[in-house]
Parts: sequence; structure tokens; C-alpha cells
Amino acid sequence: MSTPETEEQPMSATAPEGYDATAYPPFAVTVDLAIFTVRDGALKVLLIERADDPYAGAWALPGGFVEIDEDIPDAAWRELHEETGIDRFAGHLEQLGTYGTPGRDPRMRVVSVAHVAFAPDLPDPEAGSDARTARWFDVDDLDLPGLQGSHADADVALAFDHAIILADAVDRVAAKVEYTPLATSFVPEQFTLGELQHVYEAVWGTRLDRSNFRRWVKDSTGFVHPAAGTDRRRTAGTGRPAALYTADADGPTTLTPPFMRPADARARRPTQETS
Amino acid sequence: MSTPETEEQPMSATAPEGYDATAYPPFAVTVDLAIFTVRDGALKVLLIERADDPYAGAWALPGGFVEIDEDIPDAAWRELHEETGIDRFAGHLEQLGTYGTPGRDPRMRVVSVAHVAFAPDLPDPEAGSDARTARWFDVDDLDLPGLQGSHADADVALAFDHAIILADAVDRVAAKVEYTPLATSFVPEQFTLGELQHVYEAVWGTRLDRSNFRRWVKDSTGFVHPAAGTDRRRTAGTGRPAALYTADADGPTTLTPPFMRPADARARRPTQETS
DNA sequence: CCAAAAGTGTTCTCAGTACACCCATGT
DNA sequence: ACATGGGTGTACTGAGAACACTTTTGG
Repeated sequence: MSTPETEEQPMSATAPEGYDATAYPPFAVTVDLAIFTVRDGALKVLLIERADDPYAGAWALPGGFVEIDEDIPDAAWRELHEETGIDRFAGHLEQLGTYGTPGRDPRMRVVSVAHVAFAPDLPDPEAGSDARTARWFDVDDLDLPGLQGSHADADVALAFDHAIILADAVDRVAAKVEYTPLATSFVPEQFTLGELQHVYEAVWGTRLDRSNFRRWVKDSTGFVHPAAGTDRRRTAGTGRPAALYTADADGPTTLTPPFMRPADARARRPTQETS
Repeated sequence: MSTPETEEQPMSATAPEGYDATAYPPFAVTVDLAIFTVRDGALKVLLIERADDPYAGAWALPGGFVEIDEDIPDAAWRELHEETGIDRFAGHLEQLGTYGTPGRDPRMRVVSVAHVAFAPDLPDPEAGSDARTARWFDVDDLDLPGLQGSHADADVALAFDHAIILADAVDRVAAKVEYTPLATSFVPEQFTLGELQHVYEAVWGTRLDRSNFRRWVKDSTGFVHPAAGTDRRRTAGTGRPAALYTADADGPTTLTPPFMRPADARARRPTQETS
């Protein structure tokens, strides 16, 4: 942790040798969330429209202050619930990274712990729920730094450094579905293999061979299994009804072998070297 | 970012509706570093011995306060330099994650942005350099949560939540060498393929087939190439001298195909789901 | 001569790829 | 009938795994 190594190492001018517990540089700490869902075959992210300055009228990731006695994950789950109504454990939430460049918020020094959340297709946020607009955006319609395939509609300007955070978040999602069963977080509890395949195709922006996809999924241990009890089938428009599957609850957290996306799929941006 | 969404979302009691720029919960922000090197065929991490309470006598990751006008990567590089003398760009440094559970530092609310650094074999830290002990520890000699192979010598107690951070850091290192050329950050500028193989073996805690390793390395594009100019060879004790190689400077940041560690290698712990 | 490490080649196997074909349903 | 998507099987190919053998040095 970040134990103030008082006499062990020279502190900055703001926290000198004989410091007392209040003599440290005071930061504001917030959480920001990139909340993803897959819908209409596309990867969507939830953005809210800012009503006030700075960046009034711009779109931003939902987020807010961490309370002084609140753990960071708790703050993230709280924000997620406030924005989407998703209950704890009904979705997946993980830390993405921390963004704290001085000046990123013009008002004060803010360090934001960004998070990524996945959820099955969610309803449209209720516009009037708290006087502010919120919308699902197709990720490909946003102009994100370092991401190809952006046929940027970009009349959507993102506030603060949220374009960077969101680009990192998209990379994270694409990478995680490769070696974890997290793709199942994007589909309802019971799902068809076709639906699951659509998740991969949306996240990676590529097309997969149906036959090989099925074989890989069914050969992966601890990933999915035929839906218990009612072995019914579900229709998805036209065509033959599909068998239903469920995610293995006790499955491993990393898939072996991983499902590698084809090399031509959406390029992975490297982890930011902090240089 | 974490823009305080003033009227957009209800703030906590500490940052209520009509807040002013000073009315936010004040946090201390620090950086902690897990600095790794490979030596004697083992993965080593640099720890410092705490002289004072809390956790006097315990070992801890080096770290310190972020200054109020200092960017987080700058603070991490500064700490790295103070601890090891490594200059910017002479090693690899990246953000690992942020740890901010209330009470992790008994004195105040501290949020620490942990980092991972790789460097070639470094000299022993000078004990007298600033009155405090610092040592390289074999990672396998530490008792880290969720990591197998710990024949824990564990008379070494880690301060704060540093055991958790360090365990996460070890995972990160193991995962990164799989799909990035970062293993070359652990060896000198000119190195033999045997030395490079030792890095993988140390990080993964496994043995690799020499022949297959060479083939994979040489077939990977943008990874290594024969040492320029002097095509000399270097001896490593006894045996035939080996050809020298250099990392491709302009290489890709992700290797294709990745070099998968064998399934029996040190298990990867999943990304912490923030639940 | 022997040990140790570098360097080269060869076989075997299995997973990913591509593709062909049948099945069940809606219109 | 035909379009649409589900479901199954098969042949091809290339990369990883295992292992045998040669080369160059120090002792």
C-alpha cells in the first residue's frame, strides 16, 4: 500500500519529515464506470449527458465520489446500481485502472478509479429518472483513440479523459472474453449458442465460423452446459429453435484453451506503459 | 473521469448538492511498486524493511505519496529511481491496480496506485544508502495468497495489504510475458537465447524445451534479432558460447502467436472481481 | 575424454480452419 | 417452396510437444 514511509524516504514538500496524519496532499477520489451490453449485434456502452460545466452538453461515463469510509468496489457497485438498477452479483464488475492526471478536472485534483461492467441486454435508461439523459451508444459510433473501425458519427464529444478510459475499457472487454467465460455475462441466464456467438462477434467486430465456435464452446470444460430441467428450446425469429445453455457456475475463471480471436479482428491496444 | 456530477447525482454526505470545490472527501494518494528482476534463475522482488510503526520490522513494497501537482506515472518513476537508480525508459513500468480499502493504513484513508516494474539483473541495493534495509526476495520464498509453490520461508511478514498486491503483481508478470516481448526487459541489452529462456522459466516456474523455445522465439516477428555489428558470442560458465541477440526496438507490443505457458505452469489467478 | 550448454532436425499429434450437408421452423 | 438459422461431420493444415543428434567450449 501506500504507507507513508515517513522517515524512510524523503517526502514531498507537502508531506515532510515529521508529518502528522493530516499533512498529506488531499485528493478527491471518484469511480467511473464503463457499462457494456450487447444489443442488436453490437457492443453498447452507457453514457450520460452532462448538464453543467465543465463539459456541459458533453457525454460522460457515469461516476461519482468515493465516500471517505467507503471501499472502492462498494462505491463502484453503488454507482452501477444507481445508473442501471443492476444488483450486486447480477452483473460483472472489475477495476480497469486509475486515471489521475493533474488538470483532467479543471476544478480540483481528482483521481478516478475506472471500472468495467458487463451485463445482459438492459432496458433503455429511463430518461426522466433523475432529470438527466442517459443513452446506450454503439461503441463503433464513438471516436475512440487508437481504435480502428470507428466510422465515427462523432458528434458525440466525451467529457474529460473519458475517451481514453473508454478505449481502454473496450480493449479490456475484448481481451477478457478470450480467456475467461465472461462472455456469458452478456447473455441472459439461459441462452442459445447462437446468442453467445453474437457476443463474441460484437465484441471482436468479426465473424466466426458457427461450427467451429460450437465445437470450441462445448469442448471447453467448465464453460457452459445444456440448460437444466426443462430442455426446451427457444425461437429467435425464424429458423430452427435452438437448444438452451447455462453458464457453469463453478467453472474455472480462465478458459483452457483460450478462444483466440482471429488475427484480423479488432486490434488489441497494448497496456498503457506509464512512460 | 470522475467528475463530481454535482446536481446530476446525489452525492454522499461529505459532498452534498451545493458543494464547493473544497467540500469533497479528502484522500491520501500514494504509489507502491513491485519491482522485479530475474537472478540466479529465480524471480526476485525488491522489498524494504519498515523502521517505524505501523508494521515496524515488517517488509513492504517501496512507495510514497503522490504530490498534489504530480502525475501518477511521474510519481511511480520517481519512486523507482529513488529505490533503484533506474532511469526513465531504462526499465518497464506499468500500472497494476488501485488498492484503497478503508483501514488498510491505520493512520488515515489512503488509496494506493500499485505499479509493476521489470528490470534486468540489478545490483544489491546499498544497505546504507538511506539508513534502511532493502533486499531482493525470491518470490517463491514469500507466502503470497493464492499462489502455489510457496515453500514459504515465511518469516517475512508483509506490511499492510502488500501480500495481496504482490500476488497480483506476480500474476501480471506471468501473464504479460505470454503475449508481449516484455521478457526482454529482464535481460541485458545483448543476451543469449538461453538467458531469455531462463526468464520464462523463472517467471512461470516451469521448464521449457530448449529446441521448441528457440524455434518459437526466432519465428516470432518483431521479437528478437541477432546482435548487430559484432556477431560475437558470450560464455556462460562452461559449454559452447552462445550467439547474442537484441530485442527488436520497433517490434509489436503484442506477440503473435503468443507463447503459451504449459497448462501445468504456475496457475494464473483471475483478475480480481470487485465483488 | 567427459560434462555442459548451444545449435539443428525430425516425427507425431491435435486443435483450428474451411466447408459440405441435413434439420426444423416461419412466411 | 424457400429463406433462415440450428446442428453435425469431415478433410486439411500448421504449430506445439517430444526427442534424437551434432557442435563447441572448459576442465
